[in-house]
Amino acid sequence: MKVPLSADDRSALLSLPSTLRTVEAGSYLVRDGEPPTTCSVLLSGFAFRQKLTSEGMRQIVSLHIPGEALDFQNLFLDVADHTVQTLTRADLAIIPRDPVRTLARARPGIAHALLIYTLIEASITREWVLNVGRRDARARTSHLLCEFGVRLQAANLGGESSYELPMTQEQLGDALGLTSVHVNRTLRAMEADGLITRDKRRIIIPDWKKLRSVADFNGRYLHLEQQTS
Amino acid sequence: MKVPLSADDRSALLSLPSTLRTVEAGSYLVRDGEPPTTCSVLLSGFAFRQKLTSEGMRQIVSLHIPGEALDFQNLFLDVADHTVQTLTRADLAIIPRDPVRTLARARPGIAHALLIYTLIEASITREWVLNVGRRDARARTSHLLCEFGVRLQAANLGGESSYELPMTQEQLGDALGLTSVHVNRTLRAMEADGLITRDKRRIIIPDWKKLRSVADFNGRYLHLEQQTS
DNA sequence: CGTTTAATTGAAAGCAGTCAAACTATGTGG
DNA sequence: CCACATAGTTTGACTGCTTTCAATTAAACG
Repeated sequence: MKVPLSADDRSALLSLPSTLRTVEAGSYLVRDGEPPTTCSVLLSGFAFRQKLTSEGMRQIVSLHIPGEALDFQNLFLDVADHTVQTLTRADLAIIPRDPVRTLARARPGIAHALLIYTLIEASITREWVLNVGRRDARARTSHLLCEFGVRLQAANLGGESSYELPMTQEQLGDALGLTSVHVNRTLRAMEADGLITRDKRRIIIPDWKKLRSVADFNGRYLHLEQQTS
Repeated sequence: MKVPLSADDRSALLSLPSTLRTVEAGSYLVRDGEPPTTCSVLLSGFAFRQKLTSEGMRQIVSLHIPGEALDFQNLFLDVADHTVQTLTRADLAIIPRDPVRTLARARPGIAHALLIYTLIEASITREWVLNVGRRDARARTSHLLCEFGVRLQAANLGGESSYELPMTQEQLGDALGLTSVHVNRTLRAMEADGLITRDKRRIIIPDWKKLRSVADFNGRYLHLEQQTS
């Protein structure tokens, strides 16, 4: 996700006090209901946002790849409305919340960049609603695979057509609004139909156009070549 | 949705050139795939955002009540990633896009307010994902009814426990990821169980706590008493 | 009033969920 | 290096919530 930033603003951002930290898979970065205190960026590894129903059902509402910021969503809100957790072991750059807030309120360029970043995340979440609400299991699963591939590629983290998907089928189910059992059956059926190949957690996409078509995937909502404007 | 704004910023916003316009129910304010050109605020009436699958299935991804801004989501993005349409006849304040953008980039306070506004909308969309992905038809429907009531009340537009829901069952289905037939059955069953009463499009909630419990509703995600901070 | 749109209802089919068990991979301690 | 523990994947049988298809009734509109 690229967001425009002037040289000035960029250096101001980079001069903020940050701490590097490595955390294990499954670490909580923000907990639903608690006040967020930091602002972290994923340097390596993967993360996700989730919400729970009172009955304990989980819904993953977004996935995050290296390079993405995890806490802008809570930066200016008093209480976190969702939980953020790492999917894998991850390296984080952690910045205290206040300096970021101060900077954002002093520099229009920073606030503007944050805004665009947030707008793009919002767009991705809207597509997520469409995916969960209106596509069947196969299209839904395919769509997630397409999006993940495209985002990885856009971030220069691998190919569209072959990548490591760092999620259990349980987690996939929680992201797709399906049960892990059904995710399993869907993946196997897709494999049997030659839509994908799997090797452990690696997903190989032999025919990108075919998967894209099954997924009803159009990456426009990712706003990848967003202008500075 | 209240967003903090200094007196200065407020007057700057209000001094932007705006046009008043009344549009019919079903009017398109933004079309998916087209470049947005204006920035409008709902003065009266209701609106919604929607996306379509290539097979023509519709998913409504948010609802909007009087007082809410409809185009911030596209203000800084080149191409709209979803469609915005009115649910009812509506009065709009329409501001050309560029002055808003200029203002947002000149005044940190404005950009900051836009950011908070967007963050709250994003939070609501995340809850929408949870609702569609992990709740059954009854809880899902109840949840929408709770949210709508609370938002209306917060905006001083009526009571939590009785209000006009300006949607057909078809639209409700599209918002909930259900068919209109099943929405109908669900509403009738809820009515039969005393969870709600209906009179035309009016929803009456005799026991708010009960509905809230069925809906698994906790309004925290609405961030209604967000601090200025 | 006739026409159109929306709400309602019934019957049947289907996609996904539930429950339970087996299997595989990975990791640990002895 | 093996036995065992644990987490994750895979399968089968069965259930059930929601959809689909079709038809009817009610409401809204000019």
